[in-house]
Amino acid sequence: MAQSAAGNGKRIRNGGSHSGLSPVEVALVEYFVSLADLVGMPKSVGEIYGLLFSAEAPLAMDEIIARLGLSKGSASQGLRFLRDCQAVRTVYRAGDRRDFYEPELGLRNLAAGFLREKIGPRLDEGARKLARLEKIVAGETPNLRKIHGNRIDRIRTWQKTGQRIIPFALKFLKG
Amino acid sequence: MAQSAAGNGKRIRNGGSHSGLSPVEVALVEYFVSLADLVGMPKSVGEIYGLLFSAEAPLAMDEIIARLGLSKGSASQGLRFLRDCQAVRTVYRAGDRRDFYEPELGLRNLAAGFLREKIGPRLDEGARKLARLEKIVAGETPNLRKIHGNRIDRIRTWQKTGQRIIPFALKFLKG
DNA sequence: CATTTTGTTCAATATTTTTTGAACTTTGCG
DNA sequence: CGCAAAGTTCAAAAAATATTGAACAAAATG
Repeated sequence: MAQSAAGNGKRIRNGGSHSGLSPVEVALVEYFVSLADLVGMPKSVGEIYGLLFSAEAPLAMDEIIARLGLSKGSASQGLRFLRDCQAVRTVYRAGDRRDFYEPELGLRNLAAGFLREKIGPRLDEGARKLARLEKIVAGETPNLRKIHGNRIDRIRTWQKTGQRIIPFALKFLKG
Repeated sequence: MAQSAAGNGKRIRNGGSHSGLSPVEVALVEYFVSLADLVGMPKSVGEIYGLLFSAEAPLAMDEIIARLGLSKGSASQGLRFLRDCQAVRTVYRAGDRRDFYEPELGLRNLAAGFLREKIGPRLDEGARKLARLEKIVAGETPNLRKIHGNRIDRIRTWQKTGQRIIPFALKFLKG
């Protein structure tokens, strides 16, 4: 059992919620917690990514649990989500059964994963709702159809603009 | 009291949650509710905007309350938020004390208001957190400083890219 | 200026979302 | 295989968020 934990500097050991983390780690975790909140993800996901981001070496789930003081369940689910988004990668370590995690640092990859996992499905759902809407309007009297058709065209224009903007933004992040 | 309500077509009058709305109105409200959810706003805000979007004529708050079946409080707060974002405008009607509301339909204006009200403040907060972080790192030993400085530079790069992308995206929405 | 209509505020309540932890599954090892 | 370590799942509890409605304030009306 030679897992020792990536030893960076002095740790704080008070009773606070981030005991065992250095001041920089605390500040980084906080930063990513507020970022997670901004994009509508649970705090625990921000905490995990923040810890991995500040760590010198990849961490295993039990280390993450110990250092952040969260439950196995949250850690497992949070890591799964981050893996799904490719915001973290697993790293294999000889002679250790555990999976070790390291963060993806490329903004483009982070954004792409997030868009794919979180935004994409919602956009698809929106497209389905719009299709349903169009069907309802098509079944109306000519008079109503004209009025409602106008508004629906507006949404369709929005949808198209949105679809064009995404690959564009990603390309922007490339360089 | 000649407010009569913008009379578009047949209404459904069942006991459902959107009684008093036509099928198209229901579908549009649903569309905007899911959009509201996507961007992290309360359902009621999506309902209100959706109703105004589907309405032929501007609506007053009491009409919104009656047709969506929500409380005065929600309606008042929701309309305030939409007004702050300039997602709705008030329209004056001679001989009527109430404010009437109509929706902003331009995607660019909608996005700009949302960014200003919802995203901007968060980004500012992020910038403050980053500054605090840099101060902490500056006070560390040279050894630690080197390690942490690296990661912080990475965030700073992200921040800069993000700042460049926003006006760019808005310009994209212009056309 | 008293009254009524319109709109706001905010503490209490309801709803939704997140977290927990114990039971369960899977995997590697001798 | 049998055991132990690693990781997942999900129902229940906790925390966060949104909604309600009654009390309040502002503004027009007569």
